Amino acid sequence: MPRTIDHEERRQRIGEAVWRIVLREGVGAVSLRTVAAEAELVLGSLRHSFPTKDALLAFAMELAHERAAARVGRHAGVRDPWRRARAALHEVMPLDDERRVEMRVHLALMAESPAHERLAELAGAAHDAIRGLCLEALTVLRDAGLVRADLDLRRATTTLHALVDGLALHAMRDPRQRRAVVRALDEHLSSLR
Amino acid sequence: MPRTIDHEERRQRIGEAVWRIVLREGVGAVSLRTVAAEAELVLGSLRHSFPTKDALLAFAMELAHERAAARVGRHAGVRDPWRRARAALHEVMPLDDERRVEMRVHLALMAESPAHERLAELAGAAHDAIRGLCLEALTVLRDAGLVRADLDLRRATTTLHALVDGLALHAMRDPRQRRAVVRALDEHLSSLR
DNA sequence: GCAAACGTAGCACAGTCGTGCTAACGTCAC
DNA sequence: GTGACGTTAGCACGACTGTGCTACGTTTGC
Repeated sequence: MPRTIDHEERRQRIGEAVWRIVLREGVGAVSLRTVAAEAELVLGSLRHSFPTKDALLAFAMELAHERAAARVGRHAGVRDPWRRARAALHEVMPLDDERRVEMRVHLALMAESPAHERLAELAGAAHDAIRGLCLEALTVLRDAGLVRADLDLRRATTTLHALVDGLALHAMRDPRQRRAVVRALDEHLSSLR
Repeated sequence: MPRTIDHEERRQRIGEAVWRIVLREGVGAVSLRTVAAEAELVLGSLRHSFPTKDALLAFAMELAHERAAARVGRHAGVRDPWRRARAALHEVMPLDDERRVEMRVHLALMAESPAHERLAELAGAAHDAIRGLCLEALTVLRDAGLVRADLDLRRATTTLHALVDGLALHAMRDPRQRRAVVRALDEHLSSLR
């Protein structure tokens, strides 16, 4: 066998190279060659991990979702319902640069989804996951008596989900809005008492 | 002089051709040649109206914003404050196919803005315009006594703006959500009484 | 009729793209 | 050592890109 290479680690490094290009120059600048250069790889090596561009783009989006999902999962053990709900929702909003990159990549690749069916699937799955997160947060809060017991969970989820996505959009656009975004979310959750 | 051509009308026709391509195949498929074909023009003619690709993309985004702004302006005369606020906000949400295209184009070109400074400017202006719309709606409602007089307008605007953008995102993704989106907005505005 | 002006058509160039393909390299099992 | 094979390197092709540029038609004012 040849020199032992950690494929998964390399794939992630390549995925992050895609992110950086998307962030810095837009999706239009993503090509196998520019990504290879960004990851300090030769075209041949890159294509060993990702034979086609479609596979590369899909993985870059998947990676962003996985990272976010992993962060959300890390708060599963938090006891206090209020803190748990807040922490989970904060993880899908671009409150630091890491999350900001994920958000931009998600949006940029979503815009390309008409051309790449897999991207549309992934974007849909992410949408559903975030909606699920909102529903779960509201359920937890209701069971803990922290929001009105007669709250229509379905409708409240629709609103919370839209608010989270909208606030995320604004925090992505302007990092200075981060504190205002957190406050707006807190106010909304409080208003459901 | 040669045959008389309505330039503005032609530019708009070309802009709409860009929209259709963005919608159908993503921004990545937008090139001077594909746009010319979509607008049933020859490359040379297209380039008479838009010499460079940057100019073309910027105009396509501008056109979407202008159309939306024009629709919003059409409700300026509505007397009933509640109806006027609702109508204005509805115009920036993709509640029909026309508005849906505008929204997709806006998002797709926003994703390209790292590469094209002008697109970032336009996206920023649109963002501010929608925020202004939200603030105005809330002001009108407050002056009419339809929302709490002690409402913190700044904060309420942040929340309303995020909600509108988030709901817009969801209506764009899935047109079946349109009614739920309208209802969620109504519920939110009602909750400010 | 003539010339000027405007619009259309399209060639040409240098560059980049995705991808098929082959050749060399490095490391392990035996 | 020797063979096997995962990995790296990179050439080559046809297609497509944005843009500079020229030539041609067509219509108008005189």
